[in-house]
Amino acid sequence: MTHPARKPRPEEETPQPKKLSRIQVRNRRKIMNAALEVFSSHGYRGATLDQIATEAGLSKPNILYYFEGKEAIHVELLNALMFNWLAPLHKMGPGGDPMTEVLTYVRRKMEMSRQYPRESRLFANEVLQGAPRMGPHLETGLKPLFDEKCAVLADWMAQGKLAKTDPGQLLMSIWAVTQHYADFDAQVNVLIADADAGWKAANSHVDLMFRKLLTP
Amino acid sequence: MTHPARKPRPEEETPQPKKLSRIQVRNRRKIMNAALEVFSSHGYRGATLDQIATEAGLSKPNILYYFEGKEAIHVELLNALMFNWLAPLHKMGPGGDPMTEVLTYVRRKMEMSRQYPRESRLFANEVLQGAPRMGPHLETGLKPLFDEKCAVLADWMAQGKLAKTDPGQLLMSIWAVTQHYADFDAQVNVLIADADAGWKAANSHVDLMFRKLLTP
DNA sequence: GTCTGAGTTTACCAAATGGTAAAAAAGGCA
DNA sequence: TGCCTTTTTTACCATTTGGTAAACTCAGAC
Repeated sequence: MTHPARKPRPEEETPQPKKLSRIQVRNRRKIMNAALEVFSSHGYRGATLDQIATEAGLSKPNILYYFEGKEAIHVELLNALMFNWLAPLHKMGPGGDPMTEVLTYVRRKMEMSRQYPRESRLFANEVLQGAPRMGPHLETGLKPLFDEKCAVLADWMAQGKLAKTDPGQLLMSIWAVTQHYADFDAQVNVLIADADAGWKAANSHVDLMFRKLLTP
Repeated sequence: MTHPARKPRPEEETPQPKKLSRIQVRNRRKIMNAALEVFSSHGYRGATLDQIATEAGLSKPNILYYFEGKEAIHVELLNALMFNWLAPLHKMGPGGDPMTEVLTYVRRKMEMSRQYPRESRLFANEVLQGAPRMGPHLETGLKPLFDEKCAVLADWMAQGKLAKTDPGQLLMSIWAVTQHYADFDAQVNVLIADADAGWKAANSHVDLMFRKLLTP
């Protein structure tokens, strides 16, 4: 069989039974993990299958037994991480105090930047270069969520619960500031001597910044 | 002669007479321009000498007549652009109203993002991947300037001219927000329908954000 | 046990890519 | 014009890299 990897993949349009063997689950996870490491630190073109294979502890042809090719790995990685990456934004919504909701979102984004900097850099790399393998995701995944949350924010502002400002710009500035700490880590580390103290300062700073901006 | 490019380059430690012929000036400029275009949109490893050569309207060996290699082009590009990129920060200093000084800096950074998005993405690409070819520049170029301006900001805050906040965090958040519009252009364009209106909104938003943050 | 298919490895290949040698062409100047 | 230097092109090369073929190994069902 030339490409047996076709068969065991259930999550396509045809609802094939999900017969992922233990070995497949384990190795696919290993590959995803290695790919995240390599793609996030070198970008798509800078990453090589050999690097991913070494990082995963597998051979290159073995990698290609599980995935159709380099691009397929990258795309699947983006797909798999997109949901988790947007989870904090999903959680922000009516049902709580507006200011608390927004500041909680900001804090969660900061935690994501600290705990999952590779994910942040993966997306940053991709978007920086024009999002060539993520175009559809931006349109169908991010855009609707963005619009929905803009509406929520606009509503809060109309009710006088938050100071009036452009909701879209607000969201983008939250992303910019919070993800900066992960994406520009190399620069931050040069400028801020004590990483731990710097992180605490960063948290206070972004909290203060958005609190002041949104206090009516 | 194997590498005649050694001779006509004056800006090394030895202060050789700068005998750059018209042709050299013109072609080196063409190459720098092309390299900026290609490196900024594909990253270092994603860029190829062939792409740069095509973009510059020269042949690949001809490129290598003027520069020692791919890496030399990249490094020289970073060197050449660093100064201009930091110019707005140099201008921010005592001698004006503190709030105006900071907000002017913010506005200038926004203008840079709009007018020179390639420069922004070039640096972003480099830093994202750990600044492997820019380490010294961060230490010797950026760090001192950063510390100097932090001191200026701290002084203004101590005088009560600006609200107290961490000066370093302030500077980094200014960079994050302003450069975001250039670096994440592909994403911004998906989320914001009208680019022109979006740009105006962005300018108002960042002005308001930092004004509120810094108002004592 | 043994037989079948899933999983892995060895040995490759073709294209892309950074770089070089050397000849040819183009300037520039007496 | 003739002569020397600078610039450009043509024809290569070695390495890297994504990917494949086919042999081989191993796990589990019977």
